[in-house]
Amino acid sequence: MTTSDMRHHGDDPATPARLRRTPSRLLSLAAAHADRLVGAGLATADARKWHYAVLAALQESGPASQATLSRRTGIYRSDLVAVINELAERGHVERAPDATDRRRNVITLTGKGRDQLNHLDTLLASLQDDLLAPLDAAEREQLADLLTRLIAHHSRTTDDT
Amino acid sequence: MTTSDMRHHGDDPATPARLRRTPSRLLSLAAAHADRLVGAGLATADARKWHYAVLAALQESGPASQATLSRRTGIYRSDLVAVINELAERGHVERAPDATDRRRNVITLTGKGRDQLNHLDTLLASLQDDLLAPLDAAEREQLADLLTRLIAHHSRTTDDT
DNA sequence: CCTATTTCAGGACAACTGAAATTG
DNA sequence: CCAATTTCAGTTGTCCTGAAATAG
Repeated sequence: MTTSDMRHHGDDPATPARLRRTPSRLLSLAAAHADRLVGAGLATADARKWHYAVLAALQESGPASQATLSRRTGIYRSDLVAVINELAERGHVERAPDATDRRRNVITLTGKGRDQLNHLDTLLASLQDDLLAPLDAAEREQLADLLTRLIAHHSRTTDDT
Repeated sequence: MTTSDMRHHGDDPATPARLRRTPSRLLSLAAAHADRLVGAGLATADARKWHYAVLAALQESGPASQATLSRRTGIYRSDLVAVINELAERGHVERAPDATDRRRNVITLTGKGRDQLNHLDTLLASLQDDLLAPLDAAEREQLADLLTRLIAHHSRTTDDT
């Protein structure tokens, strides 16, 4: 690797002090790091994070329409179509028209999907552990708490209901 | 706004418990929130975050080549071209060939660029304050510290030097 | 001959918008 | 007639690759 190749991670020593301390930038860098780590890990199981979100939603709340899954997982209605396609191809979910409301598809978790979810659960737990390796248990709690409060505050101040 | 419109922020009440507690997901949500907030704020000053990064780098370390700026800010060499174009259009930087190494452009901060940087400094400070509104001073320190350690650990484990 | 710099062309992917078709 | 659902087409921004042109 030559010195002209882009360094994908970490700061150059001469990164401006203003940038190094900016919380929004720290969040972006940490999130990008986490996304790469989790994305690469899930890829070894032929999955993406949205697959996990949909499988978990189906297991916890039962069969649901795509619109409901979109609200529960945060996946955009447009993008959810492709996610369900991928899960259906792999036999992890089934897509069937809803008899009572024919605008809807009912998405159902299959046995194979439940197996995959179990596998992803253990895989994801170990990936989170890798991610949080530099923090002890109390610090992990702290971080989750602080992030949750940032997000919750935001939901409160932008809630349109 | 109708109930079928995508909710851009915050969780649906029925979000799977597994997702709600996943640290990598909390990081993504918090970072996305921060990006939107900062992006919208900077847009009111006709700027993007990369503009700020370049202006800050130039002010802190003086005129530099594009390759150097790329390393210092984390902007990809390809994408930096467009950023410098935009800053040059606005008169915030000047691009001149380097007499001593004619492969290089020397990018220099103009007086107008310095004014813009000062403006962005105060704007960004208030945006960070909005972002961190739910946290007190000690908690803001905590968060910055925890995130910095996550990032630092990652740089250490992926360092290719 | 090899390396560095700038630039362009573009791919992969996520977040997001708008609208059409169908149904309630 | 209005609202909800699924789907498609397409935009934007970010990260990232490859390669050409120029120069050290």
